[in-house]
Amino acid sequence: MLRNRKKSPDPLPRGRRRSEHVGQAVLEATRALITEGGYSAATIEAISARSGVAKTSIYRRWPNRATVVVDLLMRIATEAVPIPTGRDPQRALRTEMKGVAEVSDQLPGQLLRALLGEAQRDPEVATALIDGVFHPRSDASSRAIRRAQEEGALRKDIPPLLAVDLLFGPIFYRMLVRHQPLNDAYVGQVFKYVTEGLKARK
Amino acid sequence: MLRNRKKSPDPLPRGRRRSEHVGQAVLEATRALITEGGYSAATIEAISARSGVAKTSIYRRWPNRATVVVDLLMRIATEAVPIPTGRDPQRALRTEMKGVAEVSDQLPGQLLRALLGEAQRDPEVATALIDGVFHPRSDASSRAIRRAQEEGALRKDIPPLLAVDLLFGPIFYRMLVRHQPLNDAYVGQVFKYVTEGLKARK
Amino acid sequence: MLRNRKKSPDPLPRGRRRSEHVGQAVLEATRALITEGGYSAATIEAISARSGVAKTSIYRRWPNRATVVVDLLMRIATEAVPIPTGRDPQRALRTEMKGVAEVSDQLPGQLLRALLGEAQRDPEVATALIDGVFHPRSDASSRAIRRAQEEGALRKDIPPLLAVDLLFGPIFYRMLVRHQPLNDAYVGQVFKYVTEGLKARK
Amino acid sequence: MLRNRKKSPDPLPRGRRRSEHVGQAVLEATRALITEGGYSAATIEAISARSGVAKTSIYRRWPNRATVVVDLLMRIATEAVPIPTGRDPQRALRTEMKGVAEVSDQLPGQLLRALLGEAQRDPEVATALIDGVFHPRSDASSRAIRRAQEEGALRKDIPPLLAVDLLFGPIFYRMLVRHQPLNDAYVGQVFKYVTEGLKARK
DNA sequence: GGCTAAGCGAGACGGTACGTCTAGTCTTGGG
DNA sequence: CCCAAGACTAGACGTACCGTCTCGCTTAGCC
Repeated sequence: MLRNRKKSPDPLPRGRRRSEHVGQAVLEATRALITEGGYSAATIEAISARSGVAKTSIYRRWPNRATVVVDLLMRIATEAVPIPTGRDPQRALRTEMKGVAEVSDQLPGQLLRALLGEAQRDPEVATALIDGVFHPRSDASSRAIRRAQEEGALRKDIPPLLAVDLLFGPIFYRMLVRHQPLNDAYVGQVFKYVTEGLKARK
Repeated sequence: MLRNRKKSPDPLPRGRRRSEHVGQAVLEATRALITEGGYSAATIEAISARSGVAKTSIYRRWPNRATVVVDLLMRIATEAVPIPTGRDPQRALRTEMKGVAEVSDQLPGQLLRALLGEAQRDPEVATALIDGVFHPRSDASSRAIRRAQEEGALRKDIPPLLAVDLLFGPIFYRMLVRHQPLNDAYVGQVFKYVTEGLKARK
Repeated sequence: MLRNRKKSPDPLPRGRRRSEHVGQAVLEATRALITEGGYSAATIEAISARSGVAKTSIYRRWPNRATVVVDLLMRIATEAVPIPTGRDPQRALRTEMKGVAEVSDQLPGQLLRALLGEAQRDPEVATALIDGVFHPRSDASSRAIRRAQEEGALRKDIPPLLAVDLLFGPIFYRMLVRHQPLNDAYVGQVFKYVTEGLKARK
Repeated sequence: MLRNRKKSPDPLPRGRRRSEHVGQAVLEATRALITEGGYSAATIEAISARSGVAKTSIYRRWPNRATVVVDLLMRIATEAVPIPTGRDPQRALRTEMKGVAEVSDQLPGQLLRALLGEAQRDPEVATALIDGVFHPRSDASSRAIRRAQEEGALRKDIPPLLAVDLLFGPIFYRMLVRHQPLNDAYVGQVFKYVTEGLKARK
């Protein structure tokens, strides 16, 4: 029978199983430490002490502290700002933009800023960050824009990914570079002026 | 009488004068180290070794290594991308945008990314970065936009600083977050679509 | 009742039998590792990797790595320097002394030196070493001396074990402390002067 | 003037002077730790914690912990068992032998045993141990024997260094290998029988 | 033939210490 | 007072082994 064919891609797990507890305890400790003392407080040493998990065990799963934080960010990002899935694409875009703005001065924003610095030194962190956090989200936004184009709401001659840059770029710019607060009003303005254009109408 | 009293607000300079050489040697060594090995290679220890300037002397002038790099960035930024001063405000804006894009994968872009991470931990770095690098430039851009509004080229109901965000945000987003290359074509598209707007015309 | 017959002190072996292979593979791997990289190369981890025997299985048989090495030493010692069993006691003593000297810069000597350090920290190692290696040999030597005394070749007022110290002490001193080469000539001199005495004859 | 010529092999010390305190504190902490918990308790980490001296500072002076302990041994050895300097060479030898025996189960003996194991792995430790501790002492003993030979007390056909082996070998053998207590009586017997010889007189 | 031990390979885990690195401060001597 | 040199405290880094612990599987005697 075709259906019977065992593919078994993972050869079969040998040895002791990894304890769920370790992963959870480490991420939770990391979260707490960063909340209290910022990214620089989340040293592997401190995470180990706080979580009760041995340093060795941490290094068995993550190659360095940056990846621990990327891992954490991945989880809390989807949790704090779920990717919108409504039918109305324009609404979905604004929801996503507002979500990003809202968490910009909370833990996710904090992690993001710190990791972007790390990403510059360590390309693996950059890749992890892009693949784990940004890709999924901008993919979704990109699809929303395509739908809006098909519905006739947005012009069709612009590549969706570029449109994503135009909508989200200003928000991240304010957050990462200017270090200025973001609120719904700002997001609303960005949305309005990007869609309407800056040019004066005669 | 006796002491040849100087009125000058700096009380009166005693002892050996500061050598000009020190400042230059430090910044040059920093530049070289970052070019070769990235931001993380520019440790104070390495800068000291390379420049022949004692650590003590470095710390006498800069409080920590981030500020050395900010100092360096300030200098090379204005050098690499002079603030445009033409009469045509729209041309000035595009020139500035292109300039930023051009250096994004060179030393200034590298420094910027690294410093933004540092800025998150250390508010002084953030302030130095904003005041020393971003403020002057976005001020100039802001003035250009105001002039374009007065000339009737851009709509008048948008705050100039917000317009700066819309134009430069996407560029920095691509550079800092996406880590994707920037070129003139991209900049041209951003300018075009931001001024024309994303909405479909009927 | 048959069942009641409790002759055997070892209750009765249940479960899977211990594989001979394990013991051999471990000792052989240990021997190879020490030959290549000295005592410190023979970590349990390395022995396990090299022999293909799981760490668990090693610890099931030996309480720690020192005892593995003592075990190894015991085997190769009797193999490399068989305890002499001739009729002439003085010849037996000299043969034994020469044997010890010969292997002093080979594997047995190497193990011995390393284990003596270990023995100082861990009394169990000390006991194992003494009981497993030294006791059997010095017992034999002691008996040889007693026979020589009975034959009238050696003076009778000296305790045989002390005589063993006098004969073998210098050899081990050279080997363990001085780290100087040993050869037959040296051994011959020791034998000669210890038996004849250092005092000047008038 | 010839006398004025400055050779100055050490060019002249620049920078901050090494603090005497560091060396003392480290050695004292090492001594205390070994006294309390044996050689294995004297980890660099523990020494640092106990002495209040930073690990970095320790590693600046000693390449590893074994050399710290060798250094310590060198000092306490000469302190605990001063090299005898009397006129009577035979008395000097016996004093030295008794001294060695006396400290064999005290700190110096403990250090010695541990370091001999270390010396087998690390040739630098071996060299340090021989040059710093054994050479000076056996040199002195060797000279004493030569004087005894000149005085006609000991036979002249034996190389002094070999005689040293014969006298001290048994003592170290008992201490290092047998791990048996040493006392004056034992030392006396060794001296007596080595000088008189084992052979039966007719 | 099914039950119950024990042996075994694999590998996760909590620990301890290692030796290195960098930061930033302090001390010394000379200009 | 500046400067170069370098000792110093402090603390994280990532690595290497240790000895213990689960796993799933194999191998045997026993009822």
